[in-house]
Amino acid sequence: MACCSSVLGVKMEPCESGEEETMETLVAADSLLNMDCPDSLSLEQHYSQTFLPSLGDVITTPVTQVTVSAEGVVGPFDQPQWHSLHTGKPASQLHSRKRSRKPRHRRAESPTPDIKVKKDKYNKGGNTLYLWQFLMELLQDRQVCPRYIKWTNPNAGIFKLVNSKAVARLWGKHKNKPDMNYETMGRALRYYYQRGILNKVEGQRLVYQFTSLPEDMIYITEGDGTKEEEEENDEIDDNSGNDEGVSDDSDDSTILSSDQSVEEEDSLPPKKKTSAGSVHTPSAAQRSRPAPRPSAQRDTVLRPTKNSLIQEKHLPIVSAEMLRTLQNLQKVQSLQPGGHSSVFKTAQLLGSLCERQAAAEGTVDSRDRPSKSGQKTSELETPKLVPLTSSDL
DNA sequence: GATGGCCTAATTAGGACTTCCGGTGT
DNA sequence: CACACCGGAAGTCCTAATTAGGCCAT
Repeated sequence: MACCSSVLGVKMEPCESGEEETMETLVAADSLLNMDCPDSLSLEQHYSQTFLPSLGDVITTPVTQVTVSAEGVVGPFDQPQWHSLHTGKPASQLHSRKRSRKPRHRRAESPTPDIKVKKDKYNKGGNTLYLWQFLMELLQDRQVCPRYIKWTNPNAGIFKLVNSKAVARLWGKHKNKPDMNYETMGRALRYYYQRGILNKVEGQRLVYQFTSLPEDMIYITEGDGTKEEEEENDEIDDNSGNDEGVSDDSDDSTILSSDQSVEEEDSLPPKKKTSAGSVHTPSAAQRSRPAPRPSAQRDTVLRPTKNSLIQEKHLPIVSAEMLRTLQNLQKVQSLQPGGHSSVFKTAQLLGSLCERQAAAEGTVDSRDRPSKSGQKTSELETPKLVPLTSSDL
């Protein structure tokens, strides 16, 4: 795949939206399921690019850890964009050391789901993408959403593993665990119950619920294939819960066959469900929680409407992962740049990056560009460039 | 030679899974 | 019967935090 075709990554290279590009993308999409073929484009390759945004072309400064752990601002908590009721652990767990070491700072737990971008996460090939992040990425990728994973109630953070095996294999590819299956992945998901990252939606198989969501999540709903994500504010349609109860559990075995191409997968009848099929963010009025799950350990707290560091219009040019990184920056907005230079550097770099690109491409209005039947994600299809100035950060 | 600063490799602790298992429910 | 789902237990892997040691300048 062309290096610029990262699904969720920032597409910065000049990309003529011609047919070559389209074909490449389609081929890439077709290769999604051909995971057993080491020579062909694999999903892992795809997502290596997807989740490790190819910002290296432009951003050479490593994205240093956003978590500000010094003097009070410890860990990703109190982050406005994320709402987590994650409870801290007893202080007794904070240290158990031999010798006479100084008590080490408690290592920040998995961002729950507060994003903590680990140092050089994207630059050293680290595979430190958490499972929940992985799922969120999938949910923002039109190549797999809604085919393999989809929102059933985006407003409540409820999603369904339409093809649990495929998702598990994707995860296994990502983690370099060829034997990964849904059983194993499901165990990891179940651990998320305890940590308050996920809830299980009772009575519905393969349906889970994020207890919190990022501010500017890209929501791809069914039938979203041909629609660009744009004019979000005008498109906040009310399809919340429309998919609730959908049980098209298509555990197709094609994903397991190395010989079968994506053609079969693609030949699956497109699900025509109720949702209008658009990328959208739920309106504030929709952000009510469904009936609480009795066994849920904590309530889902859904995100507020505004105060977003990057608004959805920026999304096409900022990968979801980077987006969350930037969202995290908001937390340290009030901090002095001198004390957190890397954070501000990154922010400013991104800002200048966007500005430069916007200047270079002028007023690119990609919303008129026809999309290719949902094979490409919004980032690819809409390199809509909205200058992200440092003031935004 | 003593001291301090910087850098790097090694060590350690702990988080995030992964694997296995036995069991229940649909 | 297959599959989803559950949770305990033990293990692996990875990474951040910390330490130790070497080098250099003063």
